[in-house]
Amino acid sequence: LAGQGVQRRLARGETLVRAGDRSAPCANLQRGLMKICHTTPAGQEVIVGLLWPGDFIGQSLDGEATHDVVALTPVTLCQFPAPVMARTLAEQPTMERALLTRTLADVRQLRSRLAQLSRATALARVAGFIEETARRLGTEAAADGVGPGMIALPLSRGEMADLLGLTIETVSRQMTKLRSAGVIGLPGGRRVLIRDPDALEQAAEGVA
Amino acid sequence: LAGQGVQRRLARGETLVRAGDRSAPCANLQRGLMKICHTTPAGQEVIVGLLWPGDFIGQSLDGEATHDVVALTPVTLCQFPAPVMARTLAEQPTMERALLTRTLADVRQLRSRLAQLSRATALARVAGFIEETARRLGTEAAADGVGPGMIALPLSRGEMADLLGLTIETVSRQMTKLRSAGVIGLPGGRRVLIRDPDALEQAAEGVA
DNA sequence: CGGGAGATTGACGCACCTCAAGTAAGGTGG
DNA sequence: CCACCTTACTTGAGGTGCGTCAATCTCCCG
Repeated sequence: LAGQGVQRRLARGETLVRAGDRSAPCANLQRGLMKICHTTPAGQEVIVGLLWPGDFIGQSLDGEATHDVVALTPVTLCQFPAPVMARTLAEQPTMERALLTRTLADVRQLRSRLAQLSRATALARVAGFIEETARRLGTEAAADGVGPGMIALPLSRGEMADLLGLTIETVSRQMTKLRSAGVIGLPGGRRVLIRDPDALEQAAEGVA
Repeated sequence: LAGQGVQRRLARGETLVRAGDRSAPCANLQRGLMKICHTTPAGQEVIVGLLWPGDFIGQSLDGEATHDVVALTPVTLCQFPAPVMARTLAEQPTMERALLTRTLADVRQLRSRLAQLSRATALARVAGFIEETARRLGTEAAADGVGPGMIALPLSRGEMADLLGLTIETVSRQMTKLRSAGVIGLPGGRRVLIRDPDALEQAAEGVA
């Protein structure tokens, strides 16, 4: 399948899929980070999911796309037109099974996020996001020229707010609160130093 | 596939799948309503999805179940052991494709719910739920011995609260508010009369 | 008719949003 | 290289929507 694809790069802010597109392309995200988002009639944006390297894009093989997919950082991906994708899937049962497995995992993850969003406090959401980001960045962290326990958040405060269902101000306040409590350090420039992973986990679990 | 399945009935409150189960069964829901839910360590329950007649149960072909599946009403379903399901899928590409399509639809729906939950007010959530329920019950409504525009909510106030991420009291207050505004009628016993569908839609959209 | 679960209503507090000002960081032109 | 401007972030004060606690009411179902 990789042979059928076209290598492509997107700059920060570029849109790969727009809500309402028919036969939107599919792609494998190789480097960078993207957001799946929905803009309300009122112009407010909600981020319903993030895409990390290795993730597959193209939840709309059938029908039209319901969400935008936008690059949050410079991105490289391997893109396939929807028809090619459909044909390949039909011919390669292994591929289809793999995609099904992945999609089922997505469903489970979305349900977890739903459970989180419906009850968690602002502090728990922010702490959970930092934790999750640290886990996903993992070994890459060092690549950003940051030390152990240090990560570079790929999202602005505003994007974090859209993702967590909060306002910019509240996100900022919770970050400050975690810093004051000695749980994290904020050396500036979107970097976060995780001083006390256990306390961070506690905060994410909702233990005030 | 239907031939391989076993017809089964569950009473209200019975559990089909428990979180942590390995090789949980798959099933087709034929009559009744079920909930997919998660109980937090603190004992609070969050409903992450509802299952209506025609829906497929078994988002955990691989790995272990992450959520409980419980009957909200008396239920009849056609159940298959996970191994049978796996074998059938492997042998019947059409079936696998159908399941993939369904699962992708689930993903889209979950994302919509996520967008809704992250920003909507209590009134919008309640109004949206009534609207959605009315749509899904659709023609069945008449079967419950209720007139035009009348539906019988399949959930208690507490279950609605768990689903919408609110408390019982808040759900109750929003229902009262909609009644006072002349949008709905509450003749008692979980029944809801939709007096002004347009106003209900407006409320669901967040128009105060 | 009585008991009990579910639903409604009220009073009150707190977490988060809104509005607004101030501060730090990054990029551009002189 | 520095002044300037823009954008992002922080911090503060005040209002509000929803949660919490508690009392009352309604509807079943025996």
